[in-house]
Amino acid sequence: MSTDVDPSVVFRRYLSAMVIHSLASAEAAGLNPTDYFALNLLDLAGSLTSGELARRTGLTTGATTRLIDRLEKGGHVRRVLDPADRRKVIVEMVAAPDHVDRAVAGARRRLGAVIGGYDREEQATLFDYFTKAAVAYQESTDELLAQREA
Amino acid sequence: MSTDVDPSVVFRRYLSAMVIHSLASAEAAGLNPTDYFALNLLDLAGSLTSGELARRTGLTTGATTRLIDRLEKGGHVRRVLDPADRRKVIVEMVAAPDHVDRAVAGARRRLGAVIGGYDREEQATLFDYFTKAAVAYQESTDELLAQREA
DNA sequence: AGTTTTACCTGCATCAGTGCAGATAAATAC
DNA sequence: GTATTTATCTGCACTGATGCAGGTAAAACT
Repeated sequence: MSTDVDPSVVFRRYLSAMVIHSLASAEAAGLNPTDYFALNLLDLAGSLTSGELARRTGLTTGATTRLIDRLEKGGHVRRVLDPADRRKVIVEMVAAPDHVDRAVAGARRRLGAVIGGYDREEQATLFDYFTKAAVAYQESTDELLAQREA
Repeated sequence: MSTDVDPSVVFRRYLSAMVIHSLASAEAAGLNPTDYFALNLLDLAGSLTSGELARRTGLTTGATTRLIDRLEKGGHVRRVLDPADRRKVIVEMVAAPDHVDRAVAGARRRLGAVIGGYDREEQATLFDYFTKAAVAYQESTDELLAQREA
């Protein structure tokens, strides 16, 4: 079995499998990649204004308006007026619609089982990694964003 | 600081950050999401026939031909004739073009630093997780695929 | 050998997401 | 209080990815 213990290969497979599943589940949930991307931005940030969303997606403000329209129509977000600046539109996530839950249910179940198979100490290591890796990804993304703007 | 130790929140953030970075780096590398998705399928499988690629992406064979055209033109894959069945076209990945490397360089560096910060035993735990999680994602993806076909 | 099926490719039409330019409304500067 | 800037929205046109129908070539079946 598994003669393949090269760490970089293991890691690449893991990444690819994750990416594939992400996009496949997005599609299963009826989301196009842009909308899925935006939803992840919102999930991470909590909420964003229309303009911030435009900046981070790289879309024009016009295209972003339509993006928000689609997400709102699909029940993923809602528009909230900023009380402090009434020109602004704050985009807030709402609870994920059923069809999204269904699309990711299988992965959630299986991953839960995998993680549940580790002892307390190992789980602590994993979650420490998740936390640090998230930061690493965010910094890397910001770097790409800065390059795009330059 | 971090009053937030809820594991599911940590994990969601990690996932979102990863997804965002994936899509952002794909875009930085000049890849549309579909092409990026296909490239990940190929990375995971090693190589696929045109038909298999069509099935897994959910595209028609016609659209898949154009997809392969784009990937070939971008220097990401090459077409190889199957010696056993000359109707078939095997799509093989070639070394990633420079612009892709550049797009993911920041993340690779940062993640390398994160992983390098763990001791040998912790790293073993992480890689064990990567291996098992990859399987979990693949199974979940196959499940979604089966549902789509049903 | 002839027929059917399989695998991929090509021409044409469509459509969804997008950019762009201009409109509106609110905040800020003068 | 008027002018300027900022934030979002709308109308219109475009483009590129996609589906569909038909075409070619090879394999499999009879």
